[in-house]
Amino acid sequence: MRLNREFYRQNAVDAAKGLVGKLLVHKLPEGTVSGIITETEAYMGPDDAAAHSYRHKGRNGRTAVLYQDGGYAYVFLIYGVYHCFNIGVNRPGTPECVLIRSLEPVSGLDVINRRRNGVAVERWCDGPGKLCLAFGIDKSHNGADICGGTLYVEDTAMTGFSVEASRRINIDYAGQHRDLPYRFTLCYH
DNA sequence: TTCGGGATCGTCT
DNA sequence: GACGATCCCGAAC
Repeated sequence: MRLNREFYRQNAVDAAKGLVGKLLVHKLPEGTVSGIITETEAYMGPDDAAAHSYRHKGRNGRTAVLYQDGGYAYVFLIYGVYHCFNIGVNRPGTPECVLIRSLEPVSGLDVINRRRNGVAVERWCDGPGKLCLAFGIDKSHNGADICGGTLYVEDTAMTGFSVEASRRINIDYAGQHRDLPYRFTLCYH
């Protein structure tokens, strides 16, 4: 069952927690790929110094898409090389988002393998840049509706895991917000 | 108009 | 463990 708009109308911390263990699906021309979300990070908007939308920075530029309703993709280029895939959450005017940091591939493994070009299986999607390569996500998906179309998240019947919170990665610039427990990882029992 | 730096990854030592 | 690739946005001049 596909997660609907209402799911994405919650704050980024709750959404980030809730997305762990769910299934990310992308229907590509070559075939459908999917994977269990195993790691996320919450970016809490204007008050969060780690967030791109801190103090409403980029409101009319890069982060404009985050001001829409929840459930739209925010994709940006990092270090001029890789892409990072986020899902905008919360209601219109509240620019929060969830960064998808890693996945465990489930289907479309042949497609992913081709895209990842010889990399070991366990390295296919174990980072935000890597999963974008594996799933064919790039800037053209910025603003894409996650509630319809070809890129979306499905609920799963998965049980037997817990969600662990820890500090976010590579945001040392964020001062006092650097150590907030806004990173969520899946742990099998 | 320029300038600085980044929510990364793969390769090299 | 360290570094280079390489582009876009935002801030400052």
